[in-house]
Amino acid sequence: MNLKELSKITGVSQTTVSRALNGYPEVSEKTRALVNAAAKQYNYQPNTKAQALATGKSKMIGYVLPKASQNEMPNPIFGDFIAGAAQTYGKQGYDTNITLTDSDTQAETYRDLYAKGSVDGIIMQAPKENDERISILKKLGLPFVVHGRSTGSNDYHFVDVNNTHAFVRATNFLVDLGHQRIALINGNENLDFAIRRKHGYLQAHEDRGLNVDTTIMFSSEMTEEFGYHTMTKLLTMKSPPTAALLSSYIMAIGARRAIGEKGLRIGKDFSIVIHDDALSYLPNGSTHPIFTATRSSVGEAGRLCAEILLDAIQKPEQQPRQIILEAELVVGSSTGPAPQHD
Amino acid sequence: MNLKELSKITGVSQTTVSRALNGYPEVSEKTRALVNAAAKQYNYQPNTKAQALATGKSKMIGYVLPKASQNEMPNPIFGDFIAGAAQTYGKQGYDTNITLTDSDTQAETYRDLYAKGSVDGIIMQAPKENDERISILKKLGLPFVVHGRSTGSNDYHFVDVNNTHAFVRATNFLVDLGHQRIALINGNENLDFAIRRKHGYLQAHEDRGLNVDTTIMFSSEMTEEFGYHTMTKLLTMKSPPTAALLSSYIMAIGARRAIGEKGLRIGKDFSIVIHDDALSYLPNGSTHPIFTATRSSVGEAGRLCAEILLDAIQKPEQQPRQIILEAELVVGSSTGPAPQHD
DNA sequence: TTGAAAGCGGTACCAC
DNA sequence: GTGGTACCGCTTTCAA
Repeated sequence: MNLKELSKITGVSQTTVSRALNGYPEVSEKTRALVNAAAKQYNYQPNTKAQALATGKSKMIGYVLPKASQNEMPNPIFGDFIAGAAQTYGKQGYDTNITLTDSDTQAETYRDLYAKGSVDGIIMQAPKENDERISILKKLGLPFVVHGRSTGSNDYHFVDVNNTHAFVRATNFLVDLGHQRIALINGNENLDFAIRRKHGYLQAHEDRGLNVDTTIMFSSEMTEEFGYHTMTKLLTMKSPPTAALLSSYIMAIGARRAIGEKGLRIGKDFSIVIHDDALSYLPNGSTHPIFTATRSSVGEAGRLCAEILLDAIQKPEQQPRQIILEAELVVGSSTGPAPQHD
Repeated sequence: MNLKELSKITGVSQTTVSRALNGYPEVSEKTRALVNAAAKQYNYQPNTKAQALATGKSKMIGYVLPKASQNEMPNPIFGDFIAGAAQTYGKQGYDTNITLTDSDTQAETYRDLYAKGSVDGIIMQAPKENDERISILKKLGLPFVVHGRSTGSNDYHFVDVNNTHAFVRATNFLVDLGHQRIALINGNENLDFAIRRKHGYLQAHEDRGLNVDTTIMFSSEMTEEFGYHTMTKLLTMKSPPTAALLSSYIMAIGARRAIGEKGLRIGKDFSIVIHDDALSYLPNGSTHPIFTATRSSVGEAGRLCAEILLDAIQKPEQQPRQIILEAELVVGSSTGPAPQHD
């Protein structure tokens, strides 16, 4: 069913049908009723391509994912994020377009996306330090919002979690319990969020007058395997740490396993604090009983990004909107006072 | 940059430019070279909307996700699956369109997607038993491939894992080790795969002449929490099982925690076998050291679905292609002989 | 081998 | 209020 057919059926012109359906005020009530009825009866849906071509807006939001997304972004993040953005998009009739690309072709992909007119705006994820994608998008004039931040430039929309502060707080939390040697098991430090987390960890050490020991700081892909091996390594050191900060839930699983294998009890002999933005696999709102986590919702970030992006698309040339969410600290039983030695 | 401009620049007609770019044979080599050079110079990319409108093909594959996707499909699955489908789509110039919808509006969403001409084909996920979406898609004549199967109808393309057989094997594996009471911790049994897994579990019991005890069979959302509570419940029974089959990795994490809290050693006092299709967060190809898992790759399924779908789009009216992948059995250390009693 | 022109299905301007 | 028509950018038929 298309406009022409509908026009034939209703006996009014295509123009009027279009106007009636799009809510233009100058259409008489009688005509509008007639047209609406017919549209409903024949389940008329405007062809998106034609609409896009005529209006110049595609009503699509683009996400560019690296094919090796495993390395660049933990999958659960993506699902949560998209789900959060959903309601905002849906309300305004936007859809999501996902393009997969090789990590080293991202720049081209953005250019092509723009040239092909496939999307009205872009959500950029997993920024690195000084991420080149930002300058490319700015140059293209394609509206975009970054989930996260990229140290280096400043004038763009973003929604981020306060990673630095979260790790300052988490570190202090452990220091307050008497821990002096706190390990850091971090994500890959070419990603901006990991850099900030490390900064927070370091800053808290400085604030509290604690020495930093780089031999108990690790960073890599956030896998269970890495968590396991790192924790094993830590616990076999001559003077092992008494606590650890972990940058992801999945790594913490491995770490917990390693701790258990060494015969240590979590929260008694060894304390851990976990930060993870995507905890959707845990029941909503429940406090996970065995660990302390600084929690925040990626879903919330998704919603905010979507809102800002649609805004930016509709009225460009705005001041950059920059939102920094504070992580939520959920206290469970995986932390305890530092064990007494000597 | 568009065709008209390019035509002006090169001095040949729009038609010829189009033909040259699309590889039509009747274009002279000289003209083609000229056009190609100009296209490259100005980074010409055909406008997808216009192309879609003119050809009637959108070059888009649709995925419809329920907004509450948390409940319907574990997020990691989706990421892995998409990543797998990527290379196939990419090669043929297809993009991915994601529409989010309320679970109870899926039918409408398919209709609208069709009416709006947004997609050329659809990948359907997480089928239930007798899933109504299948008949809707068939009625619409929109090409589709199901990831999974839906007992009830038979004439459609699908790619599935042999869930039944995987659970037969997993059960036998434990029985061979001497286990007689094996718990089943399954996903929600309105989903087709969970039904099949249960069937496999039951069938193996029958084959081996073992009694089935429905009080050690559980099914629900596949969360860590559910795994934890269920395992806790199991271990406090008067005559607890000595082993369990777990339908997802994330549930197993909770179960492992419960086992640990009871002071039992995994693989010694209690054995577990895990089945999970999406294990991308574990290092590629490595054997997870603490459990036995029947592994299979969702990525592979994604690739296959994509291939079949593109095929179906290009030459409709084919025999349904139905692929059933065998799960891979990876043996780790979380299983051991049944402990001796009496 | 090339070009003119008619559509694809809408939107929006202009005239009535 | 309503209708005619040009146009969005591309493909495709037909004629030259």
